[in-house]
Amino acid sequence: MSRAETRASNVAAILAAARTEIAEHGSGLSMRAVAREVGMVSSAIYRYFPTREALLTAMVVESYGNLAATLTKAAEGRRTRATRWTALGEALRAWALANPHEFQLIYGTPLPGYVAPPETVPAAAAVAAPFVAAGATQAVPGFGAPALRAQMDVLLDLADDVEPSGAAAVLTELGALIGAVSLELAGHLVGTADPADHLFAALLRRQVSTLGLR
Amino acid sequence: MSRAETRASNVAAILAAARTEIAEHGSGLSMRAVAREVGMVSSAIYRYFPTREALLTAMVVESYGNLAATLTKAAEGRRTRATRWTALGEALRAWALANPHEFQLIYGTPLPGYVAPPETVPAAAAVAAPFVAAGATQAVPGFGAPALRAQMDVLLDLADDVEPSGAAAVLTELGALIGAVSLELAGHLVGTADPADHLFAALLRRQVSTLGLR
DNA sequence: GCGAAAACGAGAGCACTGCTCTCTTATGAA
DNA sequence: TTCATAAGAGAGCAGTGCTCTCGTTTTCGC
Repeated sequence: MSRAETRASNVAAILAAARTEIAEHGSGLSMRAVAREVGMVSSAIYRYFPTREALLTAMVVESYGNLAATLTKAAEGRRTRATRWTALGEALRAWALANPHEFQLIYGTPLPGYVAPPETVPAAAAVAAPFVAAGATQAVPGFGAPALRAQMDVLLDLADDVEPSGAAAVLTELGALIGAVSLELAGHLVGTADPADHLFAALLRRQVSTLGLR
Repeated sequence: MSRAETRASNVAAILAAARTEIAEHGSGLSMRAVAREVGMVSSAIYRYFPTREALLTAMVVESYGNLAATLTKAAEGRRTRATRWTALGEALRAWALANPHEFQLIYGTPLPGYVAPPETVPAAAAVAAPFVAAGATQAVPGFGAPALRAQMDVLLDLADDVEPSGAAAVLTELGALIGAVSLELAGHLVGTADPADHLFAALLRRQVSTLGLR
């Protein structure tokens, strides 16, 4: 194996090990544990990721990609915007329940002192894009304030036929989905809407109606 | 000072120190740093809180209380349910922006291996209560599925005249608020709806309409 | 093909962490 | 006054992120 090849495979091995680590022990990822799992001495890891934060950033980008791919696949073949939106919402929840730590990595508490590096921005946009495409084509009453419309400029390129007020509404509905999933994952719904299937289904119906996807 | 008094004041001092610690360095709270701040040796802290997790739990309960008090005060004197709901939503966001780390402590990523101890449940209910009282008196179409209504039993005692489907809707709207604030705090809205004042105002208008508070 | 340069792995070490244990002193009830 | 208990201090253990140094290996310019 050439130098570049071994490097690439080592990077992949480290990321894979970090993934299984985080799946077991949550976001308290230990560089030394990762090193042990790939059979390296701890200092060797730093040849590939200069800092723990760099490793986490790489994982964040990877997770955004996984989620975006899952969403895109879920939306395929749905004819109406309503069914597409519903499929996207269900896929988001299913992915989060299947990969809770990755979801938390993306949408959970930012690590102390962590500021999202630029490379995560397009990855995050890829997640938002299918929702915007499915839900932001209609104007949504109440979201048409000029100052708000103006802020939606960046989102207009994410899909065709994006209506600014619709984009703003989609943003809040995306927040609603992420909020609902976060509450469920954190156990805040235990004692009430747990399991949250019915609640989530009702939420999606409400969103379809709010966004005018009927 | 009697023994019990010094103990109480020490507990308070530790909690206060932990608060300023968390406000500066985020949720990566260090027991030793807290000890330094209160002028104790690190091992002495463990006379008051047997574990880091116990300290964090106490802070969670305290933060729930602070938030609940803020919300209750914000709702006072609002005549209509619509203005009360709006005031509650704005107060929630304002509190979160003013105390981001405390908000994350409550609604952010659960710490690895952390399971919410029973004493946090009533504290969490105190936060939900004013929202339920303001928003869950009307039936909300789409949230009336029998299985969902049945899950809302516990919420019926939080206020008078609670309609189960309304309670379910309030739960999702509370999730929407928390989701929106979380996105804002985590910087996910940078580049689009940042600052999020307009988006949040539109969200609250939509919620008032969805919940039938007009 | 050879020598310099870069990349790499290993190990020791630093300052920090949560937590435990032991020792000494202060307190309050009997 | 006696004596169990609570409290504080300090040392210590195993773990952490990260740095530095030291050989070894691979790559690249000449």
